[in-house]
Amino acid sequence: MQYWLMKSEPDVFSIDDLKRVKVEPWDGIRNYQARNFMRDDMRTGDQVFFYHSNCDVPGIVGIMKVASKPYADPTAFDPKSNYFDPKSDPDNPRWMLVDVRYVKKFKRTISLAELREDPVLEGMRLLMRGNRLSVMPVEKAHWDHILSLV
DNA sequence: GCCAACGTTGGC
DNA sequence: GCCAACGTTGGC
Repeated sequence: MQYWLMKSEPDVFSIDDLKRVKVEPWDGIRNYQARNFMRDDMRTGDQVFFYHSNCDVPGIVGIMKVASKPYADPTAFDPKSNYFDPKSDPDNPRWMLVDVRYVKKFKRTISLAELREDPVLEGMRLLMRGNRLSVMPVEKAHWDHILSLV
């Protein structure tokens, strides 16, 4: 079992949206490091923190789990999509994704500010300077500690 | 809206 | 391969 964190702007796709649809392809990731985590390292059943970015109170809002093997991101092939990438070849897709399934929404948001103040979480990738990665691993010790804050 | 940090592109 | 220019992310 591995643990992850994935970011989404709630104006685009929030944990309430995921709760409604239950399962969602995590499309639109256009960063190689993030793609590599999804393509090479994620396993069905891995647990994932849902993080809201670019909003009033950025932070962790709930849990989902990986619900598929990696497959080609279909939005890369759709000229009408914001995520269209003409350089992604259907025979050798550049962008891969996994489906995620809703598990739970926390009763409260564990805010970025709160995470930053917590000495136990020192060194957590999310909190490193200038971090912009939207898909990243979470250490089990950090995962367990964050759950204890909810 | 601002801007620091970072990733990508493309000329050379 | 270097690096300047540019585009994006995302907190504040």
